Amino acid sequence: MMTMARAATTSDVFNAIAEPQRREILVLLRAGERPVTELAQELGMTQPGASKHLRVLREVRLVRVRGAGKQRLYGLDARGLRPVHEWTGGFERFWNESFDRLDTYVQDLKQTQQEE
Amino acid sequence: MMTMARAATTSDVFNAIAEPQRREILVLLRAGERPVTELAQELGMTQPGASKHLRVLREVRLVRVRGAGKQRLYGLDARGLRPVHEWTGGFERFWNESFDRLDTYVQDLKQTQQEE
DNA sequence: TCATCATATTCCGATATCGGCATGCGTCAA
DNA sequence: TTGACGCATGCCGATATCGGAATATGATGA
Repeated sequence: MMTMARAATTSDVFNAIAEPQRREILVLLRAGERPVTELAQELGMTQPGASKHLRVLREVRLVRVRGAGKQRLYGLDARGLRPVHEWTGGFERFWNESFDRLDTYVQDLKQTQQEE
Repeated sequence: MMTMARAATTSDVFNAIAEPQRREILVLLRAGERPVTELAQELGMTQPGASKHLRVLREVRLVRVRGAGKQRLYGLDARGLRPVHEWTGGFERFWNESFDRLDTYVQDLKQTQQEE
């Protein structure tokens, strides 16, 4: 029993921001709190769709909710993004590296780099 | 067959690093190139398991491969992590905020908006 | 209380994902 | 060529995910 096909990926921040629409929500919330319907409207998704993504973001505490009358105002709580920033920062010295010993391969890399 | 239950999440970097074991692989590769079996061994996963994760990382170009005789040496190509670092960095101003006072929150927002 | 607006939840079908296992493919050495 | 090694791929079952539609819950005001 319990064959477990997947690790505990869910409900962690990396997973939450893996979804493009959820990232869009977070970006929008930088400009300030917003009710669900407004978010849905601005991002071109349905209300249930927005609610579901907000639920995920709430569960990993990237957003907080505040009841305001009939509405529920969602606001950013970006503290959870810090670990991600720091984790990727741990690779900072590698992403400009020259890979000198892999001679031919390096040239390709540098060319690709210029295209970006 | 065009029902599309999911956006094009796959094969982007955010998705690739959403998986804990893939992050572990990347961390290990900071220490240098490694063949598949060695990676699998050090991370306590099966060889096919390692190969599959490496495939995902290869597809988003976070790793590169180099044939070395019978072996295939996987190496880090961390450039793809830079966008993630920068995206999260866009929230840097928000993750030290005190959510106790809405006043300060709004002030910071105005400040941020002027800079962008 | 009742109607209404705002939001959350549930159910559904399609697909994606992950791990395990078996097998295929490529490379090297004898 | 053959066999052994290193690795990739294919298949499978279990589960997770996403979007859409319908519905349930909650708050407000008449």
